[in-house]
Amino acid sequence: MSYASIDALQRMLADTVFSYASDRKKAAGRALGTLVETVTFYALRTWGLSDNVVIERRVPEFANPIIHHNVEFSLHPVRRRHEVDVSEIAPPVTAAKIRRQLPFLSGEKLKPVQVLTSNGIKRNAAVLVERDVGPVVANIDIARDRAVVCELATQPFAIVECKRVGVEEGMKKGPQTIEKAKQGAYVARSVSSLQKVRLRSGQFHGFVEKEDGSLRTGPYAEVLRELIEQDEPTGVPDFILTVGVVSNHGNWFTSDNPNKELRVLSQSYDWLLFLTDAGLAEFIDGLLLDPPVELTPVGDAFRASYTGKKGVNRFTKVRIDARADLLLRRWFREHRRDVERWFNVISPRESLATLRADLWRLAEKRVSDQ
DNA sequence: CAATCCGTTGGGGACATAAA
DNA sequence: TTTATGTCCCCAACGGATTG
Repeated sequence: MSYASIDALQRMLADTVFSYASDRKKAAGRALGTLVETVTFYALRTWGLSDNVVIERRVPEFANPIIHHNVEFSLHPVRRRHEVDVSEIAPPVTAAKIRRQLPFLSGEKLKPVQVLTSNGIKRNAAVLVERDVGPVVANIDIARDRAVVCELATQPFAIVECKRVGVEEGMKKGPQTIEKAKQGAYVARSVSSLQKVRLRSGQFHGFVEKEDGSLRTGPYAEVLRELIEQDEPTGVPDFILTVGVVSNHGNWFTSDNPNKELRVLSQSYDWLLFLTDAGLAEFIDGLLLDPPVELTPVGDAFRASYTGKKGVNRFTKVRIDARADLLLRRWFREHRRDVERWFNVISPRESLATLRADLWRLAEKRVSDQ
C-alpha cells in the first residue's frame, strides 16, 4: 500500500488507530512526531552511536548556563564502557540490581529507574546515576542477556532535534510552524561555542574563541571542518555539532522546494535532514500497519500504545517494547541503505556518509578526554 | 494576508509517597 | 524492593483568534 501524502496517511491513522481520541487527527499528528523521533533514533543506532546517545536532556547555552534547553538526543563521549550479564536478574531490571555487578557505582545515589520492566518494556538510554562528570547510562540487550553501561561525559559533541514542520490541512500557510522553526533555530544557534555570523556578502562566517583566548574566524564551513578534524581534544571546548531532522506534515513542500520554515532551520543547524514522506510512509506501513510476519511484535507494540488508556505506551524513543526494539534494531541494520535513502540532506551540500564520519570522529577523539 | 498569540489535547519525565 | 499513584513541569501538534 502507498499513500499519496503524509496528509492521507495521517487521515487514515486518525480514522483507524486513533479513532478513540477526542481529536483524532491531532492525536495522529502527535504520534507521527513520535515516529519521526523513533526512526531517527534507530538510524543513529545503526550508525553505531548507541553508546553515545541520551534522550531529552538539558543542554546549557554556550557560556550561559543560566538558560538550558531540552534536546531530543544528545551524543556524548564514552569515558568508560562496561558490560553486565543480566541473565540471572529477575525482571524488573533496575539500577539497583545492575549495580551489584558494577563496583564503581557503590555509594552512588541511584535513580529509581527500570531498565527493563516486568511487562517487557525497555528503557532506552536509562540514566542510572547523575554525576558531576556526566551521566551513567544503561541499555539492555535482551538478545544477548546483557546490559551495556556507559559512563558518559557531561558535554555533548552533537545534538539531534526532530521536528515536523508544515501547514495544517486546508491552510495555505502555517502560522505556528514558523514559530516552532524559530524556536529550534534559537536552540541550534545558542548551544555551541562555534558562533555563526552573517557577512555583507550573505555568507556565514564562523567565530570561535580558542582555549588560549585567541579567535579563529573564517568561512563557516571551513572553521567547522577544522574543529571536527583537529586532533587535540581540548583545543576548542564546548563545540557541539547541531543536527536537525524535519518531516513534512502537509503535502506541501519537498526538500527541493524549501519554504521559509525550512530556510530558517537549514541556516541554523550545522546539518538539516529531511525525512521524506515516502520514507515515513514506508516505515509506518511496512513495519507498523502491515508488517511481514516476523515483524508483527513491532506493529502490535505500536497499536497497544494507543488505546485511550494512560501509561500503556510501549512505542516511544524512551520506552519501547523490548521485543519490538530488538526487531527494529535488526531491521534497521539489515536495511541501512534503504533507511539512508529516507533522509535527504538539505544542508550542507554533503552526503549522509560525511555526517556519519564526522559524528564518529567527534565521538572517538574525545573518548580519552579526562 | 502573513505573522503572531494562545488554548486544547496528547505524550512524557522527574520526583515523592504509600501500599503491596 | 516493587508497583501504583499523584503532582508538577515540559514539549509537540493542531487550529482558532487577533494583529498590523
